[in-house]
Amino acid sequence: MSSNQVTIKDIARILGISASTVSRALKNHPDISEATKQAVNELAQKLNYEPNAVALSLKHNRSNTIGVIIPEIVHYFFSSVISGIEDVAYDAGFTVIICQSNERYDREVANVKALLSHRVDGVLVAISKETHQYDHLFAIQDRNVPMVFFDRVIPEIEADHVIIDDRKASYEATKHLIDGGRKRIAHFAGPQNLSIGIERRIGYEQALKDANLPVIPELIIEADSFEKAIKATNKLLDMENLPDGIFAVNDLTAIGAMQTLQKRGIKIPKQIAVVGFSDGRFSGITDPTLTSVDQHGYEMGSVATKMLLRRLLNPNYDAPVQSHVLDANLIVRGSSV
Amino acid sequence: MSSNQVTIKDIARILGISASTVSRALKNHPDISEATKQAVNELAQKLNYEPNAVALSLKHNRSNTIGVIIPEIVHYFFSSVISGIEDVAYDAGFTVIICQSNERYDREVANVKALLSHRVDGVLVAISKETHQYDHLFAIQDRNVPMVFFDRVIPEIEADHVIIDDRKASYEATKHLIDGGRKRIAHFAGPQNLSIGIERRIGYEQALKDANLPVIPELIIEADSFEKAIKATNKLLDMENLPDGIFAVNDLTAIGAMQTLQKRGIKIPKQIAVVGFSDGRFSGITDPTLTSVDQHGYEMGSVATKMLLRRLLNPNYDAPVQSHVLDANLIVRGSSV
DNA sequence: AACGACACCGCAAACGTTTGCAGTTGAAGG
DNA sequence: CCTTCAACTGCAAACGTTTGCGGTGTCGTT
Repeated sequence: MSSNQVTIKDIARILGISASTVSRALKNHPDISEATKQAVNELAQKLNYEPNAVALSLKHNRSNTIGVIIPEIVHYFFSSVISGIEDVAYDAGFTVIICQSNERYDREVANVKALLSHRVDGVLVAISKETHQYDHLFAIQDRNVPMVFFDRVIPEIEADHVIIDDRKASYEATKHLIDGGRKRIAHFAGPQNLSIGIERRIGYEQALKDANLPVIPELIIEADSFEKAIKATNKLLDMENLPDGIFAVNDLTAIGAMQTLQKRGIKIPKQIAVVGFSDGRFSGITDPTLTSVDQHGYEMGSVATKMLLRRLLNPNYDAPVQSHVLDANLIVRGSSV
Repeated sequence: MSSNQVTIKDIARILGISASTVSRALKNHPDISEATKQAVNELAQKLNYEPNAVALSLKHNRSNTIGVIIPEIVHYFFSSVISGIEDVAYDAGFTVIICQSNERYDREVANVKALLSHRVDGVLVAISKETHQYDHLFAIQDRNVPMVFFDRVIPEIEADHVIIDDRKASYEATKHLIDGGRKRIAHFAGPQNLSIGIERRIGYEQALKDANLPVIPELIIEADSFEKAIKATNKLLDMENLPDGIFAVNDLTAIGAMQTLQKRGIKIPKQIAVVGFSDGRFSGITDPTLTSVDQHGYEMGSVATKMLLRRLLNPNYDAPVQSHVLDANLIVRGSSV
């Protein structure tokens, strides 16, 4: 009743030949006669023989597996990254093991341990927000296991990585508002201790400066959630000089802003235009639809995996560490034009 | 420069003892002297020894790995299922390999092959929409690899499964509208060749019947997307007798309905109440917020994994196939009260 | 008849680990 | 001084597969 997995030995026993002959027959080795090959292949087919990947891993010292460490799979952005990873890995004949850190340091450490124990050939990682100590990641490098960071990067660690040009993207978003004639643009900013929050604010400010518009501190409000956006929007609307545009650090914030604006009778985009930064699939279903920066999660995953595979497949590839910066592009919808 | 993985043999060589002694020392076997144990453990620590899970799998004929086949990871529902799977599996010391079928049959077959080849101890699967032939799934059973279906179930295959009581959930949703005094409730239905669409419609109809309300064919419209919902809503609004409630087969459809209603000046929920069926994280950010059935993806994943583990961990557990039906519960929000 | 050439196949080791068994000590008991 | 026992430790096989090398048998050629 227990495991029914067919092995090369089973085939060998049944056919009265040796395991090595079976192995060679299955790989079409020239030393093996056509008759034997045929017999072996027929029986393998009949018994549904599947090579034991575990034994192969042990033998070849490579598992054809890559490990992924990701903060939370339920975020649309991360799940689309995984999708990109899976597709590329699959095409290259690799299996993917996904571990969630749930944004926790201890869990991330455990994930690394599990992946190393499974002897993954390479690792893709987006570190958790809680991670400020990197010994577990250095351990990966110590073992010469190639590693590529995506989305979240640690300058202290020398490794390939792929990120999005947040600054440029928010520059473009802001510029889009300016090009539409907006002159008093507010920014709902992310936390200013995270690079994502800082970069997006800088891009916004730079766009204003380049257009000779003033950077007005009262118009930059730290608000990165639906609820905070509602408060922030009300605050804006209570000023004497209304803004004519809002660039929000993410879509949820933008949507909170839009709802508040509409509740208070403001027409979007006529009176105030709104632009978000995509982190879900909300942008298409708001009314009006939301202009937003597309972060290309799928592409990030596929690029990161390709970078990793390049090192895995040519063992003597020793190009210096590479930084791949993806352009995030603005998708213009109804909320801004 | 190549693989730097430390093995038991390395430790043995350095310490001038045999591999078996090292193995035993690491497992605190009573045969080994304290002195040896200490020396081994210290060196193992120093060299960052991690047991080779691959070798263990081969030796023990179990990989401590479970495989998951899922249609699309980017769907919020499925990614939350995975989250539930991961957490339970992780706590039990299992690693998870996730494969996406992308709703394609051929891909699903390939996924099964890969998982069997990796000798996963058990499999969790939600079949693709395209799958109407089940040989690959029978192959899993043939090898005595335990399998649990979730969300999507094949009656032809005898296996544990966990599903949501779609019929009951939509019964409750409809009843909620009726309890709120609605008497003319429309249903935006899912495809009537999928059980999900059929079950939800039946639940809706049953609730009407139980309340002695007529089932009116014109009020049942097949519409399961944002765009179709807009059309369907307009159609409803062009009737002479307006409905006073809409129960939609999913949230996107509900949101399309809401926007259309609002555009045509209908007050929600005053004139028409709307209830959705959750498949994303939209319900909290609409205006008004959307009453919706919560599908408990996380719970589904964790329950399915527990069912699987029960069979994995007690090899002589041979209870008959079990069907676990989860209650989906209605979350009442602003769109219906 | 002897030899080489060739075709075909098996032996055994290896990957890292576990584990039943046998072996080696050293000391205590007779 | 021999036996016995306990306390350790090592040998070797096993998991499934690959692969270098050597072996066998059958030819054809001299």
